[in-house]
Amino acid sequence: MTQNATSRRPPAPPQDHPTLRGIPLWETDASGPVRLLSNRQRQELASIAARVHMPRRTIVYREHTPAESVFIVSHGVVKAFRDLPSGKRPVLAFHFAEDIFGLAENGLYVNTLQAVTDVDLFRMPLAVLRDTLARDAELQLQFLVKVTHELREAQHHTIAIGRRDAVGRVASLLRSLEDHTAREEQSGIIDIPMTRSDVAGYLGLSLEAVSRAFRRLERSGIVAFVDRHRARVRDRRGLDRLASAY
Amino acid sequence: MTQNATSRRPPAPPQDHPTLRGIPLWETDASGPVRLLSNRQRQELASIAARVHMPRRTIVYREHTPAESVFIVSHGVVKAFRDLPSGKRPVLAFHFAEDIFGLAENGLYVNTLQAVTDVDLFRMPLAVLRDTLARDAELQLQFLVKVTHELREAQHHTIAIGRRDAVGRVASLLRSLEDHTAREEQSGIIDIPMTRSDVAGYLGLSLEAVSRAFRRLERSGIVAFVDRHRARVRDRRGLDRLASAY
DNA sequence: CGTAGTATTGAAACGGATCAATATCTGTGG
DNA sequence: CCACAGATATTGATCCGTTTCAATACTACG
Repeated sequence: MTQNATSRRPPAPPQDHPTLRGIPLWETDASGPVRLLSNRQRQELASIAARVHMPRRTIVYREHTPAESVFIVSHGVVKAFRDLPSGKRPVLAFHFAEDIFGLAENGLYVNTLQAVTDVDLFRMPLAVLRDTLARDAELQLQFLVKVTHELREAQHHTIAIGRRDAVGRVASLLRSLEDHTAREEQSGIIDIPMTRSDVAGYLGLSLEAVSRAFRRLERSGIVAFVDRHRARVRDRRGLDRLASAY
Repeated sequence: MTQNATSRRPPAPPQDHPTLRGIPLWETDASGPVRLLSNRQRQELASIAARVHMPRRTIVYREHTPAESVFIVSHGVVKAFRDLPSGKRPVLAFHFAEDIFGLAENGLYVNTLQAVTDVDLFRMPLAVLRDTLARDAELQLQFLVKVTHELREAQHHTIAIGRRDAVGRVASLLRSLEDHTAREEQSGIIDIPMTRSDVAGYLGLSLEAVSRAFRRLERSGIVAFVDRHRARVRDRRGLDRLASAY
């Protein structure tokens, strides 16, 4: 079911060079995320990266297993989660195109990573990447910026789930999904590639609470659902009001 | 009040060189965080860092102001928070000795940083640090490891506040505070340098809920409070059980 | 076209938020 | 050194929204 949300879109020619997206620490003219890598740097990464394709639901790697590679998303969406003793399965992050993941701890992966849609990834051996970065400080600086960007996104996530109301949390997720959708096709339609259950895991809510929150957003005329994986924004102001870190 | 928790401890000679603590991506012999910087690297940082002392409650910088410096904590605790329109003030992180903060976005700070205790900081001008890192890839790699470590801590934080029960969240905070206390003095006593209100902001709870959670921990014999800022662990197994990401 | 995974909807109960009153602590000035 | 004032924390009572449990509907895919 997640399938169609992505596969019905024009095949989005997988780029043959890795890219990274982020917001530099220092001042730039752009206000949002920018392409971090120069062409030369992209080539340098391409020379140590293998392109891999995976169908949705594929486990990229499991937590606590030896970390052999670092990944960059070329196309599609993956989720990072953990399996807790209680059976809970909190989703720590969704990674989209131009995001990086696989930064380990003590040689072991920290989270389990799974493809949410069909994905194209760049896979770089950790040891080789480390050498490359140690040799090219400018390239490494781009990685530093990217990881810092991920840190800020994690903090944004923290704020979102710190909210009390389910509708607000869902609205804030829709807003950030909108940013990712917009980069590919310009429209008032938000692509929701993950399942309700994934959303629940990400927002720290029960599946039912997510379902009800979507329902309330629809009934109050904020959004209209084309299908379970696509929503049309009908009241941008209303959505922004709900989504804004209140 | 927070004051005594730190000031009654032996003056903890402020080191004259910055240090960083974190867990490398690759395999090491240690299982926990390690000292990341070599002596040479510490000297290199020291040469571009100014030592600054601030009494508790001092605002180090405010969100949305121009980011001139990056900081490393030498001694004491600072908190990172945001002021939301609702009046809520979520605490995104506490930074302890050997932690880094001040990584900006587009030349502007993202959070407001405030001293929780009296603190000693190393302050490094962003532009100079950037040049230094661009020149010394090995040093930069340490920063990359450190920021990655902060990212993982943010994820751990996310998991903690994703829990439903107040007692569990508080227990998990006590556990991580214990790690920080232990580094300085070996004892069964946990130093809680921040206020109940800070704890509430960090855990996404109300002040009252935090107070009640502490109370329940005390009544169930898990901990005993010396004063509001120090707790003695009386049932380590019980604490671990509650704190473990359930 | 059926089946398994996914999602919706309803009813009841739990736990934290909120409101309110009181207590305790911290730092200051007499 | 003590007393006071403002900040911080505790405790109680009620309310509200989410969780949980349960039943049913939907959708994707073989």
